[in-house]
Amino acid sequence: MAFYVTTPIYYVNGEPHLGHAYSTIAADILARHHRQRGEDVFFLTGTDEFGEPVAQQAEREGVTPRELGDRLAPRFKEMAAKVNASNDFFIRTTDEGHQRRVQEVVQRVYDNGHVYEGMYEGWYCPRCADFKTEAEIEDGNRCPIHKIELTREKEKNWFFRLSAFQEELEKLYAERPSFVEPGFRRNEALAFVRQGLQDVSLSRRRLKWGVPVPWDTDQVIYVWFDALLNYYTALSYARDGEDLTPLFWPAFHILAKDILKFHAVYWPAFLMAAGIEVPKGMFIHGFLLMEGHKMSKSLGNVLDPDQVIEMFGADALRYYCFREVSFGRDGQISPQGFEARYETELANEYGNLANRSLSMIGRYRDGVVPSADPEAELASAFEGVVERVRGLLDESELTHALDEIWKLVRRLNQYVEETAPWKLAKDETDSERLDSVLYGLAEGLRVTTLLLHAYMPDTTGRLLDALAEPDRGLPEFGSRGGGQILAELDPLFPKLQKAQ
RNA sequence: GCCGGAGUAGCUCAGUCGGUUAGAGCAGCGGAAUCAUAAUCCGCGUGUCGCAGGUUCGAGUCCUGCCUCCGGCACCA
Repeated sequence: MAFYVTTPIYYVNGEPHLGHAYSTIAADILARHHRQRGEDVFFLTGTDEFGEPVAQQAEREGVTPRELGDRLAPRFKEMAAKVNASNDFFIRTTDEGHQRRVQEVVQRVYDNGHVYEGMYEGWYCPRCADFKTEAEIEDGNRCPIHKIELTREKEKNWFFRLSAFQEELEKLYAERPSFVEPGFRRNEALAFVRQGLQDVSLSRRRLKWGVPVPWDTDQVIYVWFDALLNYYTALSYARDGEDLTPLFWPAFHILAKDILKFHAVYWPAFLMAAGIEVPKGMFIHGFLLMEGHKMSKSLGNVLDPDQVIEMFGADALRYYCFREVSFGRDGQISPQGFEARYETELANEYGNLANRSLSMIGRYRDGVVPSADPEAELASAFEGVVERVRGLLDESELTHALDEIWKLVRRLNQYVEETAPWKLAKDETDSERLDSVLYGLAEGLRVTTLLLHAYMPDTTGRLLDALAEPDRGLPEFGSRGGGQILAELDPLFPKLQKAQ
């Protein structure tokens, strides 16, 4: 089995923020989970560097677009590393390998007769060197950036015959209901297609910052087509001298709702036109909202992932994002909420569960997990849980899967109270029961922790080491006997000093 | 305007094919315990299930109308 998951490629007209990290973490959790299943996984992220907005941002900063990309791409690369993303490659659309492959695919679409020359007419800003949409034009027919008056211009463009794919797209949605998830996003895409599709321009003549159209080098490919193709092109050159496409294509995409249309409509149509298999599917997530607003620089409500990671660690951030907000929907986040979940759930419930379990095995059994059978009462709480989590993650239900796992954490704390090992330890006749209880705790903790491993790779790794569990695959409750010698473990989620 | 979704406990939400006293987490109040990062566990809810009708033996769950909010509606990263 192979699993290929992608994040959107991030646009280099600004610094990375939590919104980018969110998509990356989501894809990473899926990638790690599929590796736990023993599958061949390829996980891609990267940067989108062509197009008008980058050219403009570069102009504002007095640098070339290339220089802007060279400065910002490493920032996004660092961000991926900081959130502990296990991506197998980092693509930049300025890569030679990408550009070459884009030209090949676009040429194929052209050869297949899905491209024609047309006239694009619209409001043009000479400073931007591009056309403006009706929505962006400011009062007085002015450019929103340069504030100068726009002129009505025409330009010869190459157009992609998107309209020809309406029927095929409808068929795709009908035959593969999970192609776009969650379902309400699929409905949006479907409604959009049913209204009728208009051809879209595939190239820009006046803009120079892009991949040249192979049969007409006076023009560059419209940034969206070059950008989407990253998912396909990366496989062809990510490994020197090896084409991974046959192994990993088609991809599964993670993206936010603002780019649904491009991914759910343009993208599969374009692939069909090129004669390439459409993606396996895609999951569209919502926005993380701070104080009710989308995070944006202009609103000044950006939650800086660097800061959060420095204080709480990457795992805590990874956990919080998918615990607090139901994945797929918009949701509120806040520093207060973050601290509350860190303290009550990570430190008190989970961290302390690990601590007390290890401590009791240390105290009552010299740090060796007893060889015993778990009590049925505890075992039943774990019945079928791995399958449920797998099933939920197959549907990218990151939050629901985490809910399911967290019930185990709570069940284990309950179990400790119910069985009160400290009482059992006082009476020699309860020795056998105590073995059973302590074994159950160690085993339950192991299973729970392996399930959490995709979400919080670092801390769970530390705990698994302490549990003397070398394996990182998906577990089964009761599959491991006792006898392991436990190691010392520092608190997984130390409480912060209360700030004054 | 058109299409779609949502309106359930103070807050965030779950309620599958209509069926027993409508649930969870958080917050709040009370209690137990001491293995543990003073961490945990137990108990406590008089909710017009947006409003008004209707179908049904029976509706949060289906139908109609209305109110409120949100999203999508073509080239916007």
